[in-house]
Amino acid sequence: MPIVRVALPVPLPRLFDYLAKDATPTDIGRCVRVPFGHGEKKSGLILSLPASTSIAPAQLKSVIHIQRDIPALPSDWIELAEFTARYYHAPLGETIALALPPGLRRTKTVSGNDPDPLIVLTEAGRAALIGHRRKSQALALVRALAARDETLPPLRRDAIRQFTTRAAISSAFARGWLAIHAGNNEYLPTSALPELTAEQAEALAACRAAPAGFTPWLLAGVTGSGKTEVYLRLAADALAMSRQVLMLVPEIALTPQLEERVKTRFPAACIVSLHSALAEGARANGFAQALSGNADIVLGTRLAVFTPMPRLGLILIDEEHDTSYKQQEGIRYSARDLAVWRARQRDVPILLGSATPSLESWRHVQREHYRLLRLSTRAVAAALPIVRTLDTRRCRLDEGFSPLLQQAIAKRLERGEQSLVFLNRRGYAPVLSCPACGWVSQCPHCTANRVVHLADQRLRCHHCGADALIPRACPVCGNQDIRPFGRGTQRIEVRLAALFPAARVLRIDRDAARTRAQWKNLLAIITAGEADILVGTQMMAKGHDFPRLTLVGVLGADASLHAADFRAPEHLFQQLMQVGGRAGRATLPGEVLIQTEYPEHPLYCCLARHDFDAFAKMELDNRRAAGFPPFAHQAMLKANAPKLSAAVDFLCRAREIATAIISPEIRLFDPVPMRLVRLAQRERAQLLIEADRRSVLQDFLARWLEQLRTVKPSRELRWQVDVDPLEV
DNA sequence: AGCACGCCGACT
DNA sequence: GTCGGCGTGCTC
Repeated sequence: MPIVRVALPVPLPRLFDYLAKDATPTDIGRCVRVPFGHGEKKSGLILSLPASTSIAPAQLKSVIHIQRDIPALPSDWIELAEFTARYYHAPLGETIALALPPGLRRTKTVSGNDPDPLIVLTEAGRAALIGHRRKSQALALVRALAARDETLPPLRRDAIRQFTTRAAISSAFARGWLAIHAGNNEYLPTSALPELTAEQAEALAACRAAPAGFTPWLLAGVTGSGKTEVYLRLAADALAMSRQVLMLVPEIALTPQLEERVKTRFPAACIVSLHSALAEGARANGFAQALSGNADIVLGTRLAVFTPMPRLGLILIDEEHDTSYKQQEGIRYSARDLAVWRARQRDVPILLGSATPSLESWRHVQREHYRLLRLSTRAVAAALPIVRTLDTRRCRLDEGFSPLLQQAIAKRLERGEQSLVFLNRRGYAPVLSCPACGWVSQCPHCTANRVVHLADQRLRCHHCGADALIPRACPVCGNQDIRPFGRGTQRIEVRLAALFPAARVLRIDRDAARTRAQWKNLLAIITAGEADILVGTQMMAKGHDFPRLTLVGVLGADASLHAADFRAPEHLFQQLMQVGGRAGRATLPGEVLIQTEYPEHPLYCCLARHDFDAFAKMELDNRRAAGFPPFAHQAMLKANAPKLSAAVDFLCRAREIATAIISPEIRLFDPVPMRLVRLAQRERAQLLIEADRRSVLQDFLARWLEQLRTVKPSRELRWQVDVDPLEV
């Protein structure tokens, strides 16, 4: 009787063997339903058919059902899951549960057929591409389409050509014969593509000239330089060769424009969009479409990195520096890093794009692991915005506004242009406090203050969501004169409305754009020119073009200038560059004014010169001197419990175990309470581990965590490991 | 993670 | 006399 080895969604670092009377090796990669424990049933994935098992025969149970309606997950997909589990030190069963959409076993699909891909072009200027069909089928199809479209010249068999090399496809493109798409019966005439800038053309030429196979590219392109157009051209190349494209974006909900653009460019392609907000069925369906080879383009957030793609030909990572590619709970994977691994595994090119690359990626360029492509001029605007600092030490601020910033806004109002005031703090004020007794609006569950939300009269903790009505008087001493301190977007909005009574002020933050519908509505108002002054958090910074926006005023940037996190300057630079890029697209010149007490700070100086290279060099020098990533590799052991002492005790115990197996190349730090010690009624501490070489760190972690899993801490304690943590 | 088994306090 | 607390141990 065959035995199947199954990965199950349990937090145990092992697999489970079952009997399966009709199982064959073709069932490897298939979903399976099995009995588990005391009368429970679970769904898992078959990973192998071992010849024998060490489990006693009496203990072996039989599978309930092998799901054969869906194609099996291919071996490269299983390898990706195995790598993820190994690298992030998570149980394989849990990793597979993370990578598989929850509703998959209820999905049915037609199984994928994959005869040789075929590319067909008709007469010059008129072209069709039909993938996955035999030549005779393709001919019949093109004829049928031609009959429907009178503008198409009559077809002869010899008018149809098959292209098999990349060079031939490229030349067909260059001559304007648009090869359209692989996968369904659509036919479209050639449509006009936007003209490329010299730099775009150069970048594309470099990619196309590279030998096929794995090449990681870093596309460093200033905001508005047309990175997306490069993505789309490369995607078209891949589609023309009947290959699938995986495109990752930080947050799909924030970028409906991109999704539209991809759909418009490839109207006949099967485009699947995948993100966590999707209903279970839709997500499973998209996954199955990709798995069967039916989907041509998978556009998704970090979870989409696990989409099986049998014809994968290209991976695109937009805004590769964005931290939302790193999962921040459970299995803390980086979709960007996994995507690079996957590109190598599948031997396909990968393009990482950003105006402000992560220093990790930038370092890869320096070490010639990645190849650099640059777009330094804007495709859609005359020039980069002028960036200046406003010295707030020398002026009196009105609710945070310097006179110069007020004047600049007034000038835009006169000219009928839009201004954006950027402040990365939502709410009315970060704290409510009683001047008489010193009471502050502390969160009962967290080491944080509850934020005043005046618009809906609530005090809200931004960490745990704790929410209460704003008290009329101090809850401790009864003083009625309690006051909000500090400023958030709501307060700025109120002040702007008072300063500029004739202006239409619009606030854009997570509170104002809670749903996708609200967000789209706000975008529509801005685009229609029905707002004069925008107040926004980093939501505003993400890729949107507002043609009449010519001024960006930045408030409160200094706060992250001296933050404890060594990545704070990098993130500040990225954020300011991104939000500054909102100013002056189209034909109107843009201006960025940064209010600061450190107008000479090198970060701002680099920003004013639009000099990412100089900033990166400076920051990498700092990192090298301090021994921080990317010059060291880190992992963080995190523990939380109701009492901090329990978390620290566990980490101390873990540290003792570590010292017994440590190698001299490993640097083991002391357990420390986290900066936000208490979160949602749990107190947290962490222990940092560092090594110069990744493999050394990985080997150590494997040995250490194996032992750590055998210690039984108190029931209330939770722990986890974060490989390549973003926050230290 | 679930879920059962298993021994000690206040209740119909 | 039982319902139920969560400690411990197991899951092919």
